[in-house]
Amino acid sequence: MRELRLVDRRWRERYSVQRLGEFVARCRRRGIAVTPQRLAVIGALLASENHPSTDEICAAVRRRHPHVSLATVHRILEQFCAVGEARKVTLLHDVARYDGNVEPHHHVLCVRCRRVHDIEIPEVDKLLEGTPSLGQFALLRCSLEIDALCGRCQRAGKHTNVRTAPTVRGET
Amino acid sequence: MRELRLVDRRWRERYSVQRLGEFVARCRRRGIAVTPQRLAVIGALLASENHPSTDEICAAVRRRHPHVSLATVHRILEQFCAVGEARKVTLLHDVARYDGNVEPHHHVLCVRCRRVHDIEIPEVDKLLEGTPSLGQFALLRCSLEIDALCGRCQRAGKHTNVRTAPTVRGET
DNA sequence: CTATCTGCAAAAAGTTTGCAAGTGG
DNA sequence: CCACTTGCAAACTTTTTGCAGATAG
Repeated sequence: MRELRLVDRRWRERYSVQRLGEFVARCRRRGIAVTPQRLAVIGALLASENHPSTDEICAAVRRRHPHVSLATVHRILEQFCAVGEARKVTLLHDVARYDGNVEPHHHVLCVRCRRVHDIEIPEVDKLLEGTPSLGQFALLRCSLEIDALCGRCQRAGKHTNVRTAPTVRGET
Repeated sequence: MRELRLVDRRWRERYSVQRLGEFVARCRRRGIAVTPQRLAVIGALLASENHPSTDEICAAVRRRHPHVSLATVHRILEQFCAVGEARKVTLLHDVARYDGNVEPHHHVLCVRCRRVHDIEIPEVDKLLEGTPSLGQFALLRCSLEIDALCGRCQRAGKHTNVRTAPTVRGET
């Protein structure tokens, strides 16, 4: 586990150029229209090094297309995630959730019903022990999020669209 | 990396009892008042296996104290996190954020200004290769979030209270 | 007794949606 | 042309805040 290294700017730049180059082709293939708005959004997203929020993307886009609406940016970003053109960093984003377990541990998350289960992985905890800092960052702690499908949701298939856990409120 | 194992119910129960037992003492030591609301919130939090939202905690609390306000539950939970009595699972929660890099990678997050930097850790990517499922969960992918302090925020100290990144909008 | 805490209601902040008008292919 | 997109404004959802009254220590 030596050699932790931040992804550097150069790599990101090359990556962006490449992704941008094939963007139109991928859209055509998937049958989604190539609009100026979408081009501007993917451009801003790839140009940013800061994992931007909808607001930030919108601000960047508006420098060239001042008329673009925030709602549109929301729609486009969610669509991009749906077709694998982007990734939402904040998966469990809609509501704040808390954990009474303050020991170091990690999480298995059902991406469909959003239930979260604790898991211990000492190997991962040890990962940072020899690495107090990384580039400009002083490391504090880490937490592995494992995206998964829980048993219930595997059986349920893709029909039912659940955004909130099949509330088992009796349990708390 | 054999032996991935979910934290089991038994462990959680023992842990809860222990934490609950020392809760009052810890509050006294920290000089924060022990109110029925706080006792109810810590109780509900520790009893839940589901990493509950404010709403869920509030619902649980209200079964015994029907008058308790949602705003109070919010305040209490945030305070618990501040004093290490709980942990917010959804750290980057306030706004949705997107990433144009769809390759497998991980994130270093400044807990103060909330800037996020990409990092590649193949060891972690490999972690799940031999483990297609865990208990009831079918594993899909994983992402390590490393909490850190960026250079700027280390220098800035704790005075200035930043919740949003020191916006470098020129960059996008 | 007093600094802290809580409930309520109103304000903020972020996201989603309905609909009429616009446009890519 | 026409189905898909977009802008706008309104609706929603979640979280925060101001303030008067309650309460822990």
